[in-house]
This record gives sequence, C-alpha cells and structure tokens, in this order.
Amino acid sequence: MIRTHDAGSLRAGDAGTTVTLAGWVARRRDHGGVIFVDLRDGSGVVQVVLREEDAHALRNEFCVKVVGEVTRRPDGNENPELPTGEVEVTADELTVLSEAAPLPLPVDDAITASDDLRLKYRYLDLRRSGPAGALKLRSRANQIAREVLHARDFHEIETPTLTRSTPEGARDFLVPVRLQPGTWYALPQSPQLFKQLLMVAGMERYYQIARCYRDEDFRADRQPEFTQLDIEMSFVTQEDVIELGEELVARLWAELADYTVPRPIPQITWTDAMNRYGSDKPDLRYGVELTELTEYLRGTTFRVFAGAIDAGGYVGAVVMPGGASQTRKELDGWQDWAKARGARGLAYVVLDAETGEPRGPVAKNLSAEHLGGLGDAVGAKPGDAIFFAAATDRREAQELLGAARIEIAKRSGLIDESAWAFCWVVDAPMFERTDEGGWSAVHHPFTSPNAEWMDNFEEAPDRALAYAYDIVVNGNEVGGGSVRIHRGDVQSRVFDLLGIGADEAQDKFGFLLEAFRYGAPPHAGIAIGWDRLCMLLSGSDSIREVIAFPKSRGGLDPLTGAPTPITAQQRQEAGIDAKPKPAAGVPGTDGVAAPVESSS
RNA sequence: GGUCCUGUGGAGCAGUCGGAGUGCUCGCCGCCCUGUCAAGGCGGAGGUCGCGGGUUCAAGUCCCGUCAGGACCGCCA
Repeated sequence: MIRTHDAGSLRAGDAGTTVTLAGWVARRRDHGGVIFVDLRDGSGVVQVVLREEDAHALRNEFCVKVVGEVTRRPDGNENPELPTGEVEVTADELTVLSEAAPLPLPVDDAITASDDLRLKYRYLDLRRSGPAGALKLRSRANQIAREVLHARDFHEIETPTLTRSTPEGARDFLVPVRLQPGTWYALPQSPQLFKQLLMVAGMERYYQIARCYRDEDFRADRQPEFTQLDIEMSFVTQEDVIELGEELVARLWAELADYTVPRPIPQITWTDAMNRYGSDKPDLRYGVELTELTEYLRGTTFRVFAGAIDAGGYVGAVVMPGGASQTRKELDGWQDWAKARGARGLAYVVLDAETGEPRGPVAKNLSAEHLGGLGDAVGAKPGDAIFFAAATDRREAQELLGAARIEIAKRSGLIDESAWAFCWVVDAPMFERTDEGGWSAVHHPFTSPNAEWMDNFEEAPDRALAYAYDIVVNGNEVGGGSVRIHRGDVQSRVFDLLGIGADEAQDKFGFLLEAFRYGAPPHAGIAIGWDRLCMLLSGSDSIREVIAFPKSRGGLDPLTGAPTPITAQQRQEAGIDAKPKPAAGVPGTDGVAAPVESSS
C-alpha cells in the first residue's frame, strides 16, 4: 500500500504517529511561508501543513503522497466542522503522484454543475462527497439485500442478457447475431421467464440483482438500462412474499435511512387506493383524499357532471385547503395544468373564507341544494377550494383528481420531506379493457387470480382480482409482484380470455408452458426497482444520482459518446441487413411475449 | 410524438423597455503573504451571448427553425 492511514480517519488519539497519506488536493491555502492543503481520499479530508518551497506549485486535484506526523492543532485553530478538525498532518515529505490540468468543472461539494457537464466528467463529479455517497449507499444496499436473502437460503443465480425478443410490453433492445444472419437477440426487459423456469428447476428460492433493458422514453426515474432486485420463491403465498419484502425494506431503511419501518406495512386494496387517492401508488405522507359525488350530484342540470353520471360514469372532488385565497390567475393556472395532462379542464368551486358561500364559474351551474351541502359532502371548510373531475371512465376521472391531489400537496406545502410512508397496494384487477374491446393482463398473463376469482374470472373480467401486490413508498412504486399460475387449466382459461389461442400461446410461450407440464411448483415473486429504491434512500430526485455512469435524456452517454455509428464492415459482419430464413417449423418465430414484473 | 423550462469567458449566475461584450462570485496565470480552513491582498488573461435564419438604423434581448440538457404528458409498470 502506498498509504499507511486513511485521511478521514485521523483523530486526536493519532497525535504523534507518523503517517503516509495519499489522495487529492481538495483545497489549498497558500500563506507564503506556510501552506495548508486539505487532502482528500475516499475516507474524507484532513488538513496537511506544508512548509516546503515546492508546495507552492500544488493545484486543485493534484494527486499527491504526503509523509508526516499527526499533530494536535495549536489551541484555537481546531475546526469543529471537520471530523478530523482536531488534528493536522505536518508534512516532512511531499510527492506529486499525478498533476491535474485546470478542471472543466469544480470538484466542490458546494457547487453543482449542469447535468451534461457532470455526466461528461462523471469521474470528477464522483470525487464530490454527495455523488460518491450515493453510489456507496447503493453498494451497501446491495450488501444488505444479499445478507437478508442469504440468511433465508436464497440462491443468487444469473440469467442471460442475450435472449428472445418480446413484442409485447415495452420495446426491446435488439442485438444482431453474426452466426445466424437475419436473427436477433433481445436484451431482457426482466428475468421474468427465467426465474419461473428456475422454480420449475427446483431452485425454490432465487434472487438476482438483474440489469434490465427497455427501449422507452426517459423520465427522472427511468433509464433504458436499469436494475431490479428480482426474487422468486416456490411453495409460498402472497403473504410470504409480502413478509419478505417488508423484511428487506425494514433492514434497508433501518440502516440507510435511520428509520424504523412500522410493521406490518399497511395494505390498501387497489380499488380503495383509486377511490381515496386517485392513484395505484398513493403518496400517504399527506391526506387530501378524494370524495365521490356521483350519487350526491345525481339529477344536476350541469351538463359536464350530468353527462358523466347519466353514462354510468363518475364525478368526484378533491379539496385544496385554503385554496379560496388563490388569485384568478392561479385558478386559471389549474385549467392549463389540467389541459397539459390531456383533460378538458378542472372545474372548481371556492368557499368564501368569511361567509362560506360557494363561488366560481361552476357554482352558477349547480342548484342551491347541491351547493348548500357541498362543503359537508366533500369535507371542505370556508376558505377552501374544491376541484371536480367527471368522466364516463371512472379511472380517468380519478386519476385526474389523483394528479390534482399531488399538485395541491406540492403547492400548499403539505408534503413532509422527512417523512416515510409505506404501503402495499393489493387486490389489483387481473384485466383491463383494450382499445379494441378485448382484455389485456394488467400485470402479466401468468399472474394468478385470487382464490375468490380462481374459478369464475371469466364471468366478470372487469372485477376479477389477482394475487398481485405493489409496494409503494412516498408515492413511488418501488416493487411489485404476483403469485403465478402454475396449473395448466387456469393458464389456458386466462389465455382464452386474453384472446390468445393455443397455437399462439405455444408459439409465444411454448418453452415455458412445456416446462410447466413437468410438475411446476406453486410459486410467487417480486421485483424491486433498485435504482428507484436507492434514489429514495439517498434522498435524490433522479435515479441518475445512484447510477455510476447514467445516460442523458436522449439516450446518449455524454462521457463515452455512445451510441455511435458503426463501420460498413461492422454492419456487414453483424448481418443487420440479412433477410431471415423462413421458419422451418421452429416455434416462436414471432418472438416471445415476455411478461414483465411491475416496478420501474 | 406533444407541452414547458434552460443555454452568456473554464464553472455558477445577473443582464431592465432592443441602444458598445456590460457586471458579480469562483476558477486560471503572475506577484506578495507563517495559522488558514469558501484564507487574504495587488495585477492579468480569458467571449462566435449553443447554432442558423429573419425583423430592425441597431438583437444576448423580439420572431422562426435547429441542436443540446432538464421537467411533464403520451409511451413504459
């Protein structure tokens, strides 16, 4: 080792010790005859006192080695801001290991450069304690997950990243195959099918910190390649998976956020979540619940509401406490906000702070009777604003109110940023209507109906519930999973309902169905969106902060310049332009629909 | 695919009603300085105001297009 001690570890008790340190010049204070250098290494910072002539040439981020004695600082010169502030290292010997050119961005915890510069010079960005800390936190999170899972006899098993294309779900990333021109691998959207095969294989308890790939547009919490903590267990029920999930988050939050997760974590049904919060991933750090007004307003002459009610739809409201004090401009701003989300607008009534009298454009359209009881019906007080949404499609209106609820909380400062609110959203619907009038699986087609619906989901596909569960933290879905179907007859019925015929099922999922013929155990699992979870634990507002070398929004890596064009020779060798051979009885020429676990 | 925000010496910003590349903090270069810790003092260098076009006597500023970064919707669990 070039060094004998870590800079950040030195304390008063080390006084008198001769140490060799190696690190970077974080800052220098040149007084002519004496020069102070803050020497930074992976462990932290310590002040080095130099009196040598050649120390004047030191610049920020020079990589240096220092031999010297740890000494207590002179009285009055301690720096209580630093963990090492009681001591300093008086240098006898200075070696410049590597000089640094003038920096394209400051390596300084107090200064943040723009995102593209940070990513282009990520290796400098990561010298700062914040970005470095986020990656170190993630490393520890990985370790904790492995500790929890290995203590329960899980096996960490890797699965292929060159696999079959999956035309359903998200768009695939594709890889041309030189040895079979005209054919393509796909990068996995998740290890879903492989982990189910591992259950058939008798592995019983599998996990993997798995890289997944989806070719869709970016968000602050989405990258084209991302990581799941992927878990599958045999001979378990939904409750067993939930219990494991709770143990994982409890350990993670206890150690990394100094927070004791209240257990059991509250469970809310999907339907309740939609009715009360207008979201399948409700943020429970604040109240502001939705109120359904479909019955209350039945008979109204206001066409916007009556139209929805008569069509069997939904009218609901959400209250903005103190919202009556908003200016006309602010209230108009809500209309723009709603239109930006594709809604026609956001009807509102404000209750006068003094008299409680309902005012606003919509108030004129409601009867005296409806107006009179409105405050009580929605739980609004004088001074509040009431926002309405109405639609034939219940979910559409609820989601608008749910989005308004979040916006209200933001604008009114109702969010306690230091709070953690966990919940499970359970009893998710199995199916939803497709645009073509058929049904599609909400989770994926191997998700089991729950006990109540096992034998009769065909009778009311819109109401059938699944053994599917999502874990939600502060309004972020950080994990989701389900109990899988392991019985051939149930699987066939689900395929029938989804309009997937036997031939098509064989074509798309043949190898999995084949595997299930040989004694498939009941199994269930969960996938945890690891980037998102680490983002929350680190207090970041983007998953880019917990990824070592993230891509920018356009899918570019500003550091390497990827992606790049390829040469004509590469193109030729890769066989990109080759025409596929006709399928000679090979199943699966359409590719396999890889159902994908929820979360990220 | 759509809506919105941002782009000004190396970094972060300000730049009014369209009137000279103007200003601030940091960094960089030189000199001074023995107890600082965002050290300090003096001096200096550094600019295609993202790019292209338009309006105008005159554009960092207004308009159109485009590129890059970011937020959201669609998409994606």
